[in-house]
Amino acid sequence: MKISKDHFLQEDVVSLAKSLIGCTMHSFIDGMYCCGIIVETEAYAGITDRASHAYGDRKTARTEVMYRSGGIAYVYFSYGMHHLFNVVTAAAGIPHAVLIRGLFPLVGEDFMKQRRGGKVAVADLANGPAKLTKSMGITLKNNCLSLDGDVIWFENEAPNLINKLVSGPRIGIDYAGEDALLPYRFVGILNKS
DNA sequence: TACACGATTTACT
DNA sequence: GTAAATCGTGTAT
Repeated sequence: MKISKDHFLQEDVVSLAKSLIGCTMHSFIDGMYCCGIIVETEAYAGITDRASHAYGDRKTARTEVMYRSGGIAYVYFSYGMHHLFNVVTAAAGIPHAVLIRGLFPLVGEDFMKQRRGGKVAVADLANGPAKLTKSMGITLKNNCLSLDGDVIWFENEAPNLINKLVSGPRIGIDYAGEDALLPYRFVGILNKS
């Protein structure tokens, strides 16, 4: 079952980030279909979260997407070479988002390997936010993309591979002060690896 | 119009 | 363990 847009409209972005662990993410880009089980996410809680791009109600050309109604993609370009993929959540006007940090490939490993360029272990194909976008073929072109279409989408009838779910502080946001300590990061431990 | 920097990864030392 | 790669965006001229 494809996850509908309604699911992304809830305001509790933290529990939403948690609920995505164990779901599957799918992409059909450039004729290549790939799919993997989501094992790592982070919540970004809008204008009150110093780690969020929308902190302090900073509405700019880039963050405008985050203010839209949930269920669309927010793709962000960072470090001059990486793309990061987020799901915009909550109702219009509330700039919450969930960063998809990692997934375990289930279908299309060969395509993903091809995009990553050469010899990469399956488990390492998408175990990081920038690796994920690269292996799935996601770029800035997919910014604002609706996630209930046939390019990028999520499903909740995923194989039951998650053994354990743990939470902790987010990664790479030391500049966020106190907010850097919030347990907004969720990691699913796979049964087998 | 300039300039500094980042939700990171990879390749070296 | 440390550093280089590399450019769109935000904030300051």
